[in-house]
Formats: sequence, C-alpha cells, structure tokens
Amino acid sequence: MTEFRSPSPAELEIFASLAGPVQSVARNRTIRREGDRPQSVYMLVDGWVLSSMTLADGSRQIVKVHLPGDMLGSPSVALDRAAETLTALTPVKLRPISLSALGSLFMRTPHMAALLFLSAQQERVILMDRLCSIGRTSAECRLAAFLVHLHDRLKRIRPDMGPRFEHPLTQEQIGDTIGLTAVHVNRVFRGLEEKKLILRDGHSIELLDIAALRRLSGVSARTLAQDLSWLPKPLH
Amino acid sequence: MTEFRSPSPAELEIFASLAGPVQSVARNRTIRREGDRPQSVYMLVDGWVLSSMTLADGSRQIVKVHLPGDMLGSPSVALDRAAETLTALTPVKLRPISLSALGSLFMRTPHMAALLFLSAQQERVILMDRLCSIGRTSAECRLAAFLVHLHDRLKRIRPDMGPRFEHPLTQEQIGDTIGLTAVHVNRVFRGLEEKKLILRDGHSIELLDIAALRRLSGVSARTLAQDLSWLPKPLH
DNA sequence: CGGCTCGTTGACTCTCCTCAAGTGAGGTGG
DNA sequence: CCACCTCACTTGAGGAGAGTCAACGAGCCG
Repeated sequence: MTEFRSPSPAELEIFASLAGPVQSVARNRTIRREGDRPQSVYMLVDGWVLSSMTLADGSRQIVKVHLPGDMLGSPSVALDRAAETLTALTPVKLRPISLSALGSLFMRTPHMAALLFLSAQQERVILMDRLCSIGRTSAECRLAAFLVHLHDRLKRIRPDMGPRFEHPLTQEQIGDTIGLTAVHVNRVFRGLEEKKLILRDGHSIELLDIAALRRLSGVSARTLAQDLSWLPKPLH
Repeated sequence: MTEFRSPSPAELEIFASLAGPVQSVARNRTIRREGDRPQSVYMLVDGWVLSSMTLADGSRQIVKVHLPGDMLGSPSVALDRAAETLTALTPVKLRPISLSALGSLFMRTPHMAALLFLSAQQERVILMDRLCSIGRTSAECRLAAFLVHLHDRLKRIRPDMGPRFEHPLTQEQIGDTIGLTAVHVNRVFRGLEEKKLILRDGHSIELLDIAALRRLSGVSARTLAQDLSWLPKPLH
C-alpha cells in the first residue's frame, strides 16, 4: 500500500496496531497449507516466502514469490479453504493480521481500505502479465520477464540496489514459477549468459542489459496510478 | 459482490445510484483500449466482453471472458495506463462507474467496500488457478478447465441451466484464452468429443461428463467464504 | 567421511506450433 | 437469385521447443 505513497502516519499507526506480534518461521517451514481455513493474512516483515498451489497430478505452480513488505495469503480471504500454500524460503519474520482486524480497517480508515483494494488490483495486473508471459512466450522470454520483474521489486525495497542481486531460489523453484522444468531453466540460463544478458555466480544474478531483457520479456512496463484524488481522504 | 450474498437492498440501491446510464456497444467494438487512461470501471449489464492484452510480438492473451454481472476494467484502476483492452463479443449493455463514485463507496458503505475487496481477491484466485492450468497442464486439461469454469459461471447466472450452453467464442479466441493456437484447440476439441466428454454443435457445447472434465482439468473446485462475520456490518 | 540436494549436460521423445490447403456457412452486391 | 467473398473451422505434414530420463559433479550439512 505504501507503493501508492498516500497513507498518513496516523493511518500507518492504526495499521501497525491491528497486526499481531512478530513471529519467526524457520527456513522451509510451511506457514499455511492450501486447504486450511483462512483465519488471517500476514505482513511479511523479513525474508522470502513462496506462495504455491499443487495440482491433481502432484505438479506444483508457484503463484508468487513474496518479498518483505508483501501481504501474504490475502487471495484466500474470499474462500472457504485457502488456495495457496505459504512456505518460508529463508528464515522469515511476519506479523499476522486477523480477519476481524482487516474488517475493522474498512470501518476506521476508508482511505487505507481503498489502498488495500488498489493493491489487490495491482496484484491482479501482475498475474495477468504473468498469464501473458506463460501463455504466449518462449522459455527465454519468460525467464527474462521473471528476472526483470524480480529485480524491479527488489529495487523498490532497496532503491540504491544495482543490477546485481542475491536470491534464495533453486532452478526448480524458478521453473515452477514460470511453467518450465528445472532442466530447461538451466539451459535457458546458459543461453542468457551466452548472449551476455546476465551473469550468474551461485545464487547471485547480475542483469547486464536490463533494457534488452525487458524488451525480450515482451510484457510492457507498468506505471502505478499517480492521480488518487478520487480516493477517500486520509486521516490525520 | 452479490456472490457473497450479503449486500442489503439499501446498499444495492446506493450502488445503482452511483453507476452511470446504460450504454449500448455494438459487437466487435472496443470499449476501452490498453494504454488509455482509466477513468472509470464498468458494470456489464448484458452481453459478453473480452478483456485482452497484446504482447510486444503482436500475439494476444485473453485475460478474462466477462459475463453479465461482471465488473469490467477494475484491475487498471491501480495503473496510470489501462493494462487491458475491453472488446464487445456480442451486442453489449454496460453502465460506467466513475472513479469518484467508486471512491465514495468506500466512505458511504464500508461493507460494500469490503465486498468489492473480496471480489478482487476472488479474481486473483481465478487468475492463480489459470496460471496453474496454463503453466503446468496439457492442452486437453486446459480446455477442460476452461469449459468447466465457463459452465460454472454461466450456471451462477442461470441456476436452472443444464449441461448445454451457447457461447460466442471462436476457436482462436479460446486459444488466446488458454495459451494455445486455434489449430490445436480444434484438435483438442475433437479429442474431447471422441472421448465422449463433450458434444459440439456450432457455438453450442454440451458437457457430457462434468465430473470427469473437472477431474481432467486438474485444478480444484473453490468454495467462497461462508463466514463473513468479520466484515463491517451492512447498512439497512 | 557419507549422504543429501542442486546444478549441469547429453540423448531421446513428444506435445504443440507452423504452414498449407480445402470446406462450409453467412453476408453482400450485382 | 446467384456469384462471390470472407471468416471460421477442419485436416494433414513437417518441424521446433520443451519435457523426460539418466548420469555425474560439486557443495553443504550432519
């Protein structure tokens, strides 16, 4: 929500007071499993979290790679049973937000509620872009799109970040995110290296030509709405 | 929102009063193009609408097939420029809802605002399911998932509907929806017919074994949240 | 030291795409 | 009323991209 740069300090305080205490989750632990009853959402304070779904044949699709600042588990608030499994990729710190706390937000600060709505819509756009990527582009384009998108999001967290970043993902997890097998992810990685578009060193990746990668990805860059004058006014 | 069965008559009236007059759009006309500034969303009163995105190489992905009762164009309210093109598939009737009307909803009825939020989350789940379908399953599974999902949604509009329904989609449009070429959609249609899972006659489709199709699709059925006691109370 | 997971590479297979051509229904204009 | 055109559907043949199976090496942790 802070992406829209309009919550007031008073509102951020309300939001913070609604969230529960910080919980720690060890690497590889499941935070919530698909099929569980959704009783809260979570603010990710620190660490990486995977949101994944399992298909009937046992294959897995990763629907979102969550970074610090993300709200986890929110799609499932509309459902009887959670759709996604949340797994800690690294040691994680998070704060639960009960459904009733979420509900009271709509009463207490309509402006924050509207921002919550906007970020849900933004997530829809991200999913739509991924649908395009997976549905209509080659493995190379998909990997490029994934890397650029991840880089953009990391950069939003650390604006001073350069073209190089660390990540905890295995190639299998990347494959499950962009709809490829681990073996093919590996080959495509090599292809991008040979084209001098990226450099890899373990779990560190450097994007050598972000513009070219973005072009290759095929999906257009998105700019968030600037004019939010139609929203309810923030509290002060 | 009415899917959650909780808006009160008073609230529905508020909602109706916020929407603009009914507009008619002829078949194949564009309602809004990607790149336009999003100035409103639309309630689809009657007809079918496609929401699509165009990639750099000119290929198209259909992001959503909209049916009467749907809200159109809402993902783009978070953006500076609309992400999706809205095209009338049939003669269409719709009512625009300006952004300021949407904003006032958050002030006037927190309960409706929360329902709006929930239906955005539900759309996210639908996109996540489609991501799984396109990313991890075969052409046959994808087509089965598409047909079952479409049938479910039509059934929600007309609960008395049987296993047979009419639709205005070409095979190319279906392909653009599930990430296949028109030629391959045709072959997979034939496959499903030969397996006695469906029957086709022009633009009419009968699902001969919905349970089998659902199993084949690989994605799990979703149940909407029943307990919405955490939402703000409705107006009366 | 041993057992794991992860990354890498090769060989082969198969699903789906591409290109091409033919059919049929519907619409239009002479 | 018919010739013509267009668009959607259909089917075939061939090719390419991604999957599958398998093996091996490297790093990490107990």
